[in-house]
Amino acid sequence: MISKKTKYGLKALSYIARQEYGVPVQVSEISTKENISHKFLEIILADLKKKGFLGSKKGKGGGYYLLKPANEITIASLLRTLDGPIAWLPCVSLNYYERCTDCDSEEKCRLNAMFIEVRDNILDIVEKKTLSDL
Amino acid sequence: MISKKTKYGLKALSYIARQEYGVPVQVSEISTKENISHKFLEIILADLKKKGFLGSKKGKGGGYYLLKPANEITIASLLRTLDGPIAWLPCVSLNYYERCTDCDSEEKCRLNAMFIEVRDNILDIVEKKTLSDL
DNA sequence: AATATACCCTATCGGGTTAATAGGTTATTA
DNA sequence: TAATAACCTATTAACCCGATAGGGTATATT
Repeated sequence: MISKKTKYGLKALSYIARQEYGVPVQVSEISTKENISHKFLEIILADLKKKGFLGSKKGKGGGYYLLKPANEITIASLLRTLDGPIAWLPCVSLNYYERCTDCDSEEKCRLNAMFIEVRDNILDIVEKKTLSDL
Repeated sequence: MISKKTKYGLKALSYIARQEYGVPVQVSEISTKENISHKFLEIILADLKKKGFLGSKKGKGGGYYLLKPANEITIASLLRTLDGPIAWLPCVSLNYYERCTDCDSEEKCRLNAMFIEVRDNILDIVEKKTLSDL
């Protein structure tokens, strides 16, 4: 399961992507249209700004806007930044790798191979899809 | 990411599956060989018993044993019982379905279709694999 | 310059889950 | 009857999740 933060983040980005490119979209507009708590959405969008996906403009007529065209933003990159690792085990993660303390070797591990297969299948989808597919 | 409970559970079941069928395996043996906390493993195996995957025998020579041959136990069923939903969103889950409160309709939802695709790809793997594949 | 707008910042919150640990009880077998 | 090993209850620290609160700051319009 992905977190609500991730779900809201994707919905909000999709909403922004559907507006005219480069024109700031207000948090309040998104929160109303997509039924997301205003304050919670503020946190999420601020996070996406910090991570380099969004730019912002303060004051009247301000809001958040995409820093790259929607078709250049992969779902995989968004999942990683909003939800963390895509892989199901740390020892199988490409971007958040961590060794298992309980295994002697990853070659001998009974789970390793299977979870690599799962990971690759998921990545095959989410690396190819972009914001403009939503 | 799957929980440690799930990881330990799969490793333990795989261990049991590798022993002679029908002969009880002690928690202490599994916990030693697989580097899992004894007490934590007790909880996990008790749970798997309650859910119908394992049988148990008390006293000397006791332990846990599989109730079905390993090749009849799908990874999907184990993931669901240990980790909960496999799908990434409740509105896309086959076994733990829940409607989204923030969406008007699932047809119009920007995320729905994509997460169905992800789900189906994952299921395609874990429904086919069984304990004997580990 | 005043005012409204809208992002920005810090902080706090209850509630829940996770991953254990501790210690005793019961059933079984040799 | 003694050893074994599952079973049961409970408690724990740490962490995360989803959300709320209350202001501060920059910008644009009038």
